[in-house]
Amino acid sequence: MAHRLSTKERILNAAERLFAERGFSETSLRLITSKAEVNLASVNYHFGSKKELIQAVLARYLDIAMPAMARALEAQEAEHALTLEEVFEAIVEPMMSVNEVRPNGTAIFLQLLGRGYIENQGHLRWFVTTNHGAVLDKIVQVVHQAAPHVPAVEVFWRMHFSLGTLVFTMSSYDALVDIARADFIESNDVESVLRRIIPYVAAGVSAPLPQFIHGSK
Amino acid sequence: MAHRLSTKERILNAAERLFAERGFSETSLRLITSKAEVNLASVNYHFGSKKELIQAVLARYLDIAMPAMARALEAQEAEHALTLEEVFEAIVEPMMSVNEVRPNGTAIFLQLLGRGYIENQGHLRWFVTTNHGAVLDKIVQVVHQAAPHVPAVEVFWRMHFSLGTLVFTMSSYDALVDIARADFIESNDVESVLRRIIPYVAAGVSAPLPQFIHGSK
DNA sequence: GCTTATTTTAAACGAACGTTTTAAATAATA
DNA sequence: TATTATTTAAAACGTTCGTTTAAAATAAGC
Repeated sequence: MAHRLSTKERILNAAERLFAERGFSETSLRLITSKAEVNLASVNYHFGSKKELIQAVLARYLDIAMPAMARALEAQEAEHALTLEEVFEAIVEPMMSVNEVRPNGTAIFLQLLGRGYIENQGHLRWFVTTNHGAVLDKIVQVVHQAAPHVPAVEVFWRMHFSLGTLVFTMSSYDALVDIARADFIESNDVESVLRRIIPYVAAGVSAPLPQFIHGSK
Repeated sequence: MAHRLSTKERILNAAERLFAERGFSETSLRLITSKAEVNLASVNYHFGSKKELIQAVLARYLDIAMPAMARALEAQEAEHALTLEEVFEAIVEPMMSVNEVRPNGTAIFLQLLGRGYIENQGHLRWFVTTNHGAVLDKIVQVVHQAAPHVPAVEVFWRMHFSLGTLVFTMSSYDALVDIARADFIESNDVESVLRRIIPYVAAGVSAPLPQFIHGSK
């Protein structure tokens, strides 16, 4: 007979889906444990607290996606100088690879990331940057190399603009494809949306500087 | 002696600040009423429910900003054909004007908008689109005119990308200026950030199309 | 197989939440 | 000023939440 997943895994699987859909504080442990078909107290037994469960859910994705990104960037970097599009392609590819290890993984991962950044000020931000700050710095550095005419200050801002595009789009992904479907728009799967974002953010990052930047030092 | 604001206004003023900072569901009525120095029950007396208070807070901004945007777009449109930058300038200007009627109004407004879009799926989205859908359509239409080489489908997506950039940036505005200040970045006021966004989204909206678009009809 | 460690279960805890109720205070009206 | 309507006030309501407890069930080790 088929092996039933461990309680820990059942909780993580149910939690990540609900967290991505409804947000962290809108998702109760009772809802998670009922969907996972495990006892309520098992969350605190296996993870300690809800906050630690949230971090465990996110860590499961970060530990896959971030090293994959680092490898992809280094592989590209070794061969030749990168264009901005290539840099963002190298970022999207490992994100899509998460889709293979877990059904709908890419969308869930990005939605979780967005929720974490907007909802719970600080605590998750700290968790991400302290555990994967090196990769994040690497990304900024490679982007800066691919767009050398853009000052570092402006790269900083524009990378956050791009992150906003990414996580907001994925956070409202379900609503967007509903509207898009009503307007007979095709190819609305996650990968297509991500590939739509690439030229947008690439053009944005390398855009001409606003005038008021020239005036200041 | 100075006139004390009405209970209704005191609630709205306290609520909008806390909602923008902490999100809707993370802000209790008890916290709002204690900051506003009014009785807890007065929220339900004056607004009916927390949900209706949220809508009232948002409506106070939407009723100012959205008509102002419509007027600004029409005024520009009457004179000459618009470039994308001019379109976005015409959108930013009325947003900044909110800053004069209420201290820090622009940041609060955009943060509320972002919270509303991401946090509470649907219910606020419906509130915005049914009350100000005409202006939103107008914006998309004018943007499409200013970037006629971009298919309507792509304009749809890219306007949502731009909205994501806008609201995500303002939602994490406080955290961003903290990081930016640590890196000796100047001119981090709300208007400067908005003016940084304009060339970014303008370039993004008019970016060359991704290859896979050409293959489909 | 017996003992120990680990995991699951049911029940309850205390705190915080939005909301309602009822009475007191204030304002408006005549 | 007397009466009515409006607003404020304090207290409690019923729910839901994350968490804890203590016993039952299962697994592991010898």
